[in-house]
Amino acid sequence: MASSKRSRTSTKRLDPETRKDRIIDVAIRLAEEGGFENVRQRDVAAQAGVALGTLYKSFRGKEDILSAALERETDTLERRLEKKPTRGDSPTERVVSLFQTLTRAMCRKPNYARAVLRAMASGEPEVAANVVAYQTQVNRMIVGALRGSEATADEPASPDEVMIALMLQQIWFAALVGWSAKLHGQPQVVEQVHTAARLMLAGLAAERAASQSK
Amino acid sequence: MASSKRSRTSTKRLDPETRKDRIIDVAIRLAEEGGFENVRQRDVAAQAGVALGTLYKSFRGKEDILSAALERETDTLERRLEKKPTRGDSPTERVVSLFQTLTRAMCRKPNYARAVLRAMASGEPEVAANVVAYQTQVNRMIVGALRGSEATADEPASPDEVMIALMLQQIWFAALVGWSAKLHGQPQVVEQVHTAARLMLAGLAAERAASQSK
DNA sequence: AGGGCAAATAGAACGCGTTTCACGCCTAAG
DNA sequence: CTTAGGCGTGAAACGCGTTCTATTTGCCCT
Repeated sequence: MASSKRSRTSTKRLDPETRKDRIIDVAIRLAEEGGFENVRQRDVAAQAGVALGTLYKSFRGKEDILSAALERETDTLERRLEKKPTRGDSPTERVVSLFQTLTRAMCRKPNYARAVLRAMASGEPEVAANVVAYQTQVNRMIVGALRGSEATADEPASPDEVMIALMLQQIWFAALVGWSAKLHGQPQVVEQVHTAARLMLAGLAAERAASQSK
Repeated sequence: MASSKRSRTSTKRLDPETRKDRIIDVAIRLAEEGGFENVRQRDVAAQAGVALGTLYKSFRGKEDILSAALERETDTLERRLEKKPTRGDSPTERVVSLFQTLTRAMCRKPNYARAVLRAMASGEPEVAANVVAYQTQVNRMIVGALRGSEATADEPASPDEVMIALMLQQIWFAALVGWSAKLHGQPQVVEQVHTAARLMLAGLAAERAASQSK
């Protein structure tokens, strides 16, 4: 195991960031192996090589770890998408393609995804910050997909864009919760987002046309 | 099979339905007093006047109780709405008015609402049936609001209606989760549903117009 | 080298969800 | 009236999240 721990000039003490990352790694593995209830804090601490109390100094609870995990993984996904932007001729196509990628990423590790969803939906204010951070990440990606390869995301995102992005995220989240409860499968999740995107973008266009012709 | 339980008016033994209802009553009260974690199964059992084991014979867990509570309350709300159908000139107005009512009903008891949301979003298959039942209830109400006072809900609801209802419900659910995490307030919940309804209905109309003119 | 300090550790402890089990009471059948 | 069986009871037990505490460890400063 190449665990090159580095903290300044010390050989023994662990960098807090390294520690957080190792905890998240373990949590992801345990979550994928057996779902939310398989992520036992004692096990996480033990397998991450820290004491239980130390774990609770890095994270405020189980949901905190799992939502941080989603945030971290979305970070790397976003960086990967930046290099290879989503293809598609229309905003709808591009945004659906993005959500297909996101959905696939979730459904690839279903137990982990379910655990993370549960954490995000717990509604505890402890994780609210992580939820916001995640929403911001995904919003950036959605806006990037709505615009094409043009206009790198430097412009501050119009109110319409923000709104559409928010709505699509809501639909996607709710669809994932339904998927998590086994009410439907991965294709339905994408399909629901697709329908919503199609209708809302058409609605937006129609409204714009109406206000212009007036 | 639905017979031969207890037969008549006994004075001591409790009708299972009565028992369930009393448990739900207590759970609602405790939830509103202190949220999800204030609903302690031991307390629920004690205050409902049953033993813990008996409680677990009626409900499979905490989430089961809370989701059943939502189902029951929505039942009564639906009956109340049937007598006094939603007012409004356009489908959008009516459906928004319906969601305003629903949202108010939730936000009136915020701690209870948060607890219920957490239960519904837990993603445990134990509560999936309750989730489906609830969705069906709300779907009925939405379809009823989409149509006006005309055509009582006897017609089997067109695919478009079902889809729109599903989408709006998703938006509403996700918005409530955000409200639950204190990311925004009650007005934003209604506003988000309003925006979604406006856009999607406009989109639907636009699509219909496009396919006709073709 | 040694003292002081902050952080980490091991492990106990507490609360609560859930399960289990032996016992007693009520109802129904004989 | 007697008896059998099911239902509810009460309490104990188990697992896990979270907190707490006494003790140790590593680092810096003098």
